[in-house]
Amino acid sequence: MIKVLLAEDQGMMRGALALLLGLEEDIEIVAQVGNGDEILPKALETRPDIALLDIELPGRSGLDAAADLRSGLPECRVLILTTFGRPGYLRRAMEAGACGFLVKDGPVEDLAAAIRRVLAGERVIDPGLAAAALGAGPNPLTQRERDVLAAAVDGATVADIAAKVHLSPATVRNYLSAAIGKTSTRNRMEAVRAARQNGWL
Amino acid sequence: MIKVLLAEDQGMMRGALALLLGLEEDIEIVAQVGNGDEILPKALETRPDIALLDIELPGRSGLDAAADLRSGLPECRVLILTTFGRPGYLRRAMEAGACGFLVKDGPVEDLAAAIRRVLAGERVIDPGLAAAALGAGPNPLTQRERDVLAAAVDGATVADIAAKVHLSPATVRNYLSAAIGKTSTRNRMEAVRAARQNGWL
DNA sequence: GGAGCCCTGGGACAAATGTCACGGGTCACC
DNA sequence: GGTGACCCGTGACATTTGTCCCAGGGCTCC
Repeated sequence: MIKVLLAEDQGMMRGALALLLGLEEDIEIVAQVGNGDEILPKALETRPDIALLDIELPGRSGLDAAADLRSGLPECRVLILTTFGRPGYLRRAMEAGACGFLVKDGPVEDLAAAIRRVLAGERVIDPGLAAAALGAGPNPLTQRERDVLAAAVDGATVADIAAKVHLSPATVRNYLSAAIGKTSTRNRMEAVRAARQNGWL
Repeated sequence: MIKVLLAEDQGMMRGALALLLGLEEDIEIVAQVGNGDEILPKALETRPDIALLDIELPGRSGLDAAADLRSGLPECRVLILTTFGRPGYLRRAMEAGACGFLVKDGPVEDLAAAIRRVLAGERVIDPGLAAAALGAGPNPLTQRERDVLAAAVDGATVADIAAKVHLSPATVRNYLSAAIGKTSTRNRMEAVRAARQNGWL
């Protein structure tokens, strides 16, 4: 019997997947959580064989949680299940020790199959994505550039960003300019868009 | 037997919901589509009693499709099922003739129940959302202001927008300024954010 | 001890952006 | 016929934004 932990924020998706996997005779859902912070505690409590994690969760992200599990419960495999097939997500998932990476676009039948293959020791990766991940180079952005860019979402002004990151406005503009250059875009919004697209956050 | 058409772009979600609803003994999925443009043709072909529509679909949006069904297949009820509980979405769904509005956050059990209640002639609306919809006033934006704002997503420059909407750059800036004023925001990005939040698009 | 990178700031400048006041046009409504 | 919406455009203006210089301090690696 394969014990599964399921982390997914959309209630309907979570419920549907749980019911679905429950129908498989060799799979048992031992825990369901809708928040990233609950993943590690629940896993320690229920000792699943595999954790099925969404990336974009309230609280701790699925990628962070994957790293937590790696150190806190190493025998538990991690399978990332996400809406967005961004190359950088895949890269970061692998670095965090995930054994598989599926996008939610695919057919449901893939899911149970992927779980069994991961448990068998295989690595399961969406094939189209693997190619894209190899195409996109490594993250060219510096730590501070990422911070500033992340603070620039939804139209914050330079002053807003400076306050949020505790930097001088002049410095913020320098970082923004650098990020815009490195992403080869024309303004901050395009830069955040490009950075998110590649999973550079 | 209740005949259901299911429109949802995420393959996994679509498959899971279909399987789930198929387990109910009084429900039958007669069509599944992942694209808004296929909704009306498929509905005319399979004559469902109720259409379960996501809003954000490739091609025609679920709200547009709801209006199509209203005129093309009036006996088919429409139940909107969406990720985003934006007040304006609810308003527009009702104007398009939808009989129900559910958010994907809720438990799966609600879904089959909602389908039956809609078929019984009831209107099913997420209760929290109904209050929010009454709170947010009607759309203050003019047609052109909406166009310009919609073209301003993801960091397009004024020249870009002008080209996309076939207007003079100066005029675009005027509309942008008006939209910013009406949304009481500070720049275009905050304006599009606010407008989308309220479903003013 | 360099060389190189990142972090942090500043100043100066061109370009883009947001605001305002002002034209003229159509159309509906009273 | 007048009033008031919305449409489309211009010109002028202050502010913000993006770019390019510069400089110092920290850090690692050779």
